[in-house]
Amino acid sequence: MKAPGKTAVITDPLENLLGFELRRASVAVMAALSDALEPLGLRPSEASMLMIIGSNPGSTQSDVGRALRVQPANMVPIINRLMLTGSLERIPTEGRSLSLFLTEQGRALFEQVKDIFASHEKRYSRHLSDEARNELVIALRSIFWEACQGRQDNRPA
Amino acid sequence: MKAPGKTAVITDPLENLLGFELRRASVAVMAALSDALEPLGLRPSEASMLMIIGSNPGSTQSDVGRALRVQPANMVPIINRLMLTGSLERIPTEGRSLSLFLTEQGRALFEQVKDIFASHEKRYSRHLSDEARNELVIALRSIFWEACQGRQDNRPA
DNA sequence: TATTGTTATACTCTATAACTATA
DNA sequence: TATAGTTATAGAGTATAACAATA
Repeated sequence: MKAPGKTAVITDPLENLLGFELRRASVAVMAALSDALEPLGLRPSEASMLMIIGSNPGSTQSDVGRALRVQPANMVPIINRLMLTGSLERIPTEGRSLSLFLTEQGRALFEQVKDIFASHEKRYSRHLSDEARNELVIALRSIFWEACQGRQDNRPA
Repeated sequence: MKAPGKTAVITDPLENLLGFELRRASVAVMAALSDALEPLGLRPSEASMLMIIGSNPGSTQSDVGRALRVQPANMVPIINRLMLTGSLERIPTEGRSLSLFLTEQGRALFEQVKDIFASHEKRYSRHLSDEARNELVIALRSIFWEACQGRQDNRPA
């Protein structure tokens, strides 16, 4: 039997690859965010909706979807859940468009979500200078853009 | 009706948040990688396995899982698919451990995957100086570490 | 008993195609 | 016809719990 604790250390050709480090960090951050939102009964996607709608009352479902790059079909169950929990109301406007507004309960959640997002931001910026943080965001955007080139979907707005 | 092309530009409180930019970049990069691997009939997770096993012939399934932070239960279908396509062989060693080796076909795939990974890396580094790229990797690791603090799973090795 | 692998299952996010409703 | 929204469905990744096999 292998000696306990003697787990083989193996060469990792992925370590140091931007794509891998990016994904690993992203998954960990989303998991942590998910934990933080759990007491509110919200998933990250729902919390993001609240952020957008709270900051842009009356925007339509498709506006919000575009902002978050969530496809129309995938907006439906997210919006539905926010409706069911009484955080959101939809008001038909022009065409088939639905304007979205937070209810009073939704606004209360929104305030809590804002705090959680802010504290997460602070947490991940902890080891970064303002300048480093800024460069990081710029680098992430350029990578996003680069990755979208030559693809149909997920294109920058 | 809303004028065509006049999609509302809305305030995006998530823009500039590390977590959001991180996730957005990660999703786009994975989608692009997925496209690039499609001609080989591989998914990103399978390609990553090939990378690890190709670089570490004979490592066990749990070694590989640890390296990629893939849970044991989730290794099974990935390894199975690589076995079915004849890219991989498993040889029992000690205990229940299975040592993994690439077949000749697996090694051929491995070479192609290496090229694809390298060209992606090059692509995403295109707008970054060596120094900026280095700082980016360091920042991503520190974010990963930070996000893992206070969580049971996904912990750094 | 500890480690390794397996099965089954569920949840989240993403994607597509086909449909309805409104102008 | 173009836009907005919906339904249904599929796929990929991740997580857990419970189990079997080996030392």
